[in-house]
Amino acid sequence: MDWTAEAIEALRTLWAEGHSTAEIGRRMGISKNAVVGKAHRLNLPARPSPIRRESEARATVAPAAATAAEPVAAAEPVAEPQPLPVAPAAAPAPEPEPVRPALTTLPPATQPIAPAAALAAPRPPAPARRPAPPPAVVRPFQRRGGRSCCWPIGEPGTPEFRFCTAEAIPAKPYCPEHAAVAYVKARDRRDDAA
DNA sequence: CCCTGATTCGC
DNA sequence: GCGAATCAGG
Repeated sequence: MDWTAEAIEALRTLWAEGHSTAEIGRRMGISKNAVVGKAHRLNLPARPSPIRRESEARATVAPAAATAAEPVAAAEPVAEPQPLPVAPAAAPAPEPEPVRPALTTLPPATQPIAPAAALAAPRPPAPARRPAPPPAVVRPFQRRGGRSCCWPIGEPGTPEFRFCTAEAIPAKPYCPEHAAVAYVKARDRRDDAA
């Protein structure tokens, strides 16, 4: 992975949106290790990890017991998924800001934003048999302003195939993260080009 | 088993 | 700096 400014920006954006490391990796065509490794090096804010290593286990338990208070009671502002898929990021945000609070958070991990999720959708409230299968439309012409990212995802012809639904950068056919992949700086390309 | 994220450490 | 391997939890 060559971490161009665009790639880093894409990583920051996706990270700030709360996507899982694996999801970010999938979107950027890299491994989740690469994502988490880079995120770590960039000092991006750690997100709730399922695991606790020794050091932090002690750090968490000891002081909590010492204070005897209930810090946990009032503190759980974990980012709530918000329904409205607004622009993931303003196009060329020059600010070095690590996190943009104004960003609309998307539903994490379980169902990112892939429309394909609808195909494999769980159907909890299905008491009886379902005669009509869910719409197989992968990406209806939902061009809000006509600027959905047209980055292809998956193998064409397979059920998983779909297009990215993020909003494209103005004047470009791709969203920020895919633009990062699609447009490689000439400078960066020169030594590995064709 | 699948998933998650964090850290380690050879490169 | 990079990221696979590994760890650790759900």
